[in-house]
Amino acid sequence: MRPLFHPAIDDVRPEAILHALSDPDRASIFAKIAQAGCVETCATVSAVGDRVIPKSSLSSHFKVLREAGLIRCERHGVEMRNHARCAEIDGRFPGLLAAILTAYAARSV
Amino acid sequence: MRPLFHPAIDDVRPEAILHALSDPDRASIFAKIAQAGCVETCATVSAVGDRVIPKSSLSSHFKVLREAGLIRCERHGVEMRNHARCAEIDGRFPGLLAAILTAYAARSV
DNA sequence: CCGTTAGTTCTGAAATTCCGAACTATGGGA
DNA sequence: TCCCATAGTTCGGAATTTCAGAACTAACGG
Repeated sequence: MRPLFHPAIDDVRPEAILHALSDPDRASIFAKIAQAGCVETCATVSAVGDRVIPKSSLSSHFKVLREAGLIRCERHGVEMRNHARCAEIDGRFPGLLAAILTAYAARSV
Repeated sequence: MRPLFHPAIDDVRPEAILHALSDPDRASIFAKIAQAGCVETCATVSAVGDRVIPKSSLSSHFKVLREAGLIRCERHGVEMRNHARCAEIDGRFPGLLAAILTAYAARSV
């Protein structure tokens, strides 16, 4: 399989990040990846609350996160390894990701 | 005219804020309001770059910002006065608005 | 070569966004 | 009072985006 497209950090646009994280499911997926540093298999994150996100939706969520520049995906054998690009993004948009993840964490209280 | 609906600060959800500001036009409108403290008339913000946002689009942008809890709108005579709810939101989601506005400001470089 | 697992693409239905046209609300004259 | 101008809202249809099931592909393990 051909390598997936990832935007260079300088091509990352804030509107893409906000749009990607404005969906609670995607925000939850990203939070898990950011927290774990590296998450293998999409199935690992497919449960959100008591719902299960369908595979096809999950695939497009990952695509949105990837194209927004939030994660980096590599295929390892049959599964996918996903890394959050937190350090890169924080260099370009300081405090943005932390503030967003904190806001979501504060929400459910 | 009946008073417009504004969510209580505790009902403000982060996904609504991110969604509202994930549109560059709306983000630009909000940035102007936040910077000015208070903006009268929608026409004041209707120019974004070299484009002019149509009135009906502008109206729905204001509605999205208002319902997300980002601004407070009051009618004064024939025109509208818009205030950014920065302090309230910063109390609930610390650093969020500042990080987003800074990110947009850094983008165009 | 076959089966299994992991993920992607296709496709059509549903929801959302966009913007022009028509409408409403408020205030200022004459 | 009636009419006009201004500021903004609502309606409606076209275009775009999102969602999720079904079919497909890619990689590995016998």
